[in-house]
Amino acid sequence: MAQQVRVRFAPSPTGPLHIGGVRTALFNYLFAKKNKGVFVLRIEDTDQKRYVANAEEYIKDSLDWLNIPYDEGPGKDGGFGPYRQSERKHLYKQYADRLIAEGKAYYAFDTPEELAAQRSEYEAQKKTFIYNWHNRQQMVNSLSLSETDTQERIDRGDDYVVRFLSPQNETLHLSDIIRGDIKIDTNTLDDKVLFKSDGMPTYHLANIVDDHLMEITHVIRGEEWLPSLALHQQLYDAFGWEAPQFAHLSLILKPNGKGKLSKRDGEAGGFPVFPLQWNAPDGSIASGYREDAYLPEAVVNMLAFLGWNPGTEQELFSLEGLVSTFSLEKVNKAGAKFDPEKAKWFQQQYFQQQDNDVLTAQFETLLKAKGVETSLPLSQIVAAVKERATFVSDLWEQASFFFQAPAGYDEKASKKAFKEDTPEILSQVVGLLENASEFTPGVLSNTVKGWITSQEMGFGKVMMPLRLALVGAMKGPDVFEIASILGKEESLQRIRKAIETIS
RNA sequence: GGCCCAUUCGUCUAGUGGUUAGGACGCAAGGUUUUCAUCCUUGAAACAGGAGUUCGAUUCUCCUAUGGGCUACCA
Repeated sequence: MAQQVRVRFAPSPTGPLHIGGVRTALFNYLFAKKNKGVFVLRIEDTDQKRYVANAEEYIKDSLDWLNIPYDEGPGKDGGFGPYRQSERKHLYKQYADRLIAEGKAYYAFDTPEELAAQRSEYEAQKKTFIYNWHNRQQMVNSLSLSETDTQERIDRGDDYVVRFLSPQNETLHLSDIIRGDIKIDTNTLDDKVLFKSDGMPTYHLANIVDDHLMEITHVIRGEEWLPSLALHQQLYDAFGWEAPQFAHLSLILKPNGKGKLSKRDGEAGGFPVFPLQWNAPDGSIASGYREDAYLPEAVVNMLAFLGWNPGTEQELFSLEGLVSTFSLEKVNKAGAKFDPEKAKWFQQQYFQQQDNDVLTAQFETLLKAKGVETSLPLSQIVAAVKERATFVSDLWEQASFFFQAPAGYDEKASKKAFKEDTPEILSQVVGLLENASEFTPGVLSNTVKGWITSQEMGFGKVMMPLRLALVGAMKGPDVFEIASILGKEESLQRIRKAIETIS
């Protein structure tokens, strides 16, 4: 029996989760569920300087809205908690100490200022500053200092960090589910800081310790972590722990231009890059898919297809469908440019699948917000207009004429539709409608069309003015359906108004 | 600069040592709708370049180019 699959999504609460992060969470979720495993949410808040108050709540709300719930996480202990690194603070130091005791890490006393100075000095000479075998003896650390000197500095309370002692002249063989084998020359590696002078671990240490303690079997994370894989693998080896399997997801790129997708791209392109609206502490507001009225299913489907596909021609998948079809092997290696148009297409597909009753209720809310009072049959209106809409808000644009009689007539269309004999024709139509046996689309259509045929008149001479009279423009559902919904009284009134206007 | 990763229509992608290189978005044309949208049909549109391996490379290898990521006591 194989070990149970456990994956984690480990964001740091430094701001709103953007759709790249959401996709990472989604892929973790899909992989976990596909393998009947556990999806863990871990909050990586080791950097106190960058902590943002509402960010954790935002992350939870986002996952909640998208319907990708975590099995374990803050507030949902599965026996591996706590799930915030700040609450696990006490755990990490012993592991750093262990590495030092075993000679696999060392104390370093260089101040940030000294390091910065060295860096800029190297840079001025167009050389690369790396803190490792080639210069660690020239730096201030427990390797270059005597044992007593080191102890003295620690005893008197000097700030220090713990650095990993990266080996010289070794070739590391790393493996990634998506990318295959990667070889790294350890001579190019830094002696990374594992433990900071503020008493907190860095991401690298906390990450490895927590993944081990939480028995994570697969680490699915963004490509930005690929360069750290060498360090992480070495850390597992140093502790004598079995490393999880890794899968690094390519990044989501700007729709056009260079670089990864950012908040600015959304603002410039008029599309959200966040699942939920984000009200930043500085008062600025970034739009979200939820507030822009996207359906969560559409967002999930769209995100899943950014860098992954099932290898078939099917594109529409429910969450359950994604779970059963998903595999990491089918994840693409290359970064994917985000396409807001395709996102809209997914939304349209799911919008059309929405239940009419649900849409009617939302439409009613929308009307109330606009202060529209009406006795018209809303569900009929929604049904008539739905296929022209992608968002609930489109419903209003498509159906507003039901509630507001045309104040004028589209100029271009009226030039084409309104002729000298139009008032006379419309008057005849009024007569027909008044005497119609029933005010239903079928009856009205038969009545009027039959009359047109009997008069040997062009259809356009009647239908176009009639539509303009009722709608005000050349758009919308079938004219007789509109008339039927509007009712006899209102329909006749609108036609008479048109006769009056053009006479 | 150094290290790492990537490269099929404009975009997301399928695909194989021999294919008319397939689909989707978007775009264009036609049809349906006597309107518009939907819908249907059709079309234009791609293997980054150069070597090599091979009877044959889009597919395998190398180089170049381009793009991306990392290069913090951030994650």
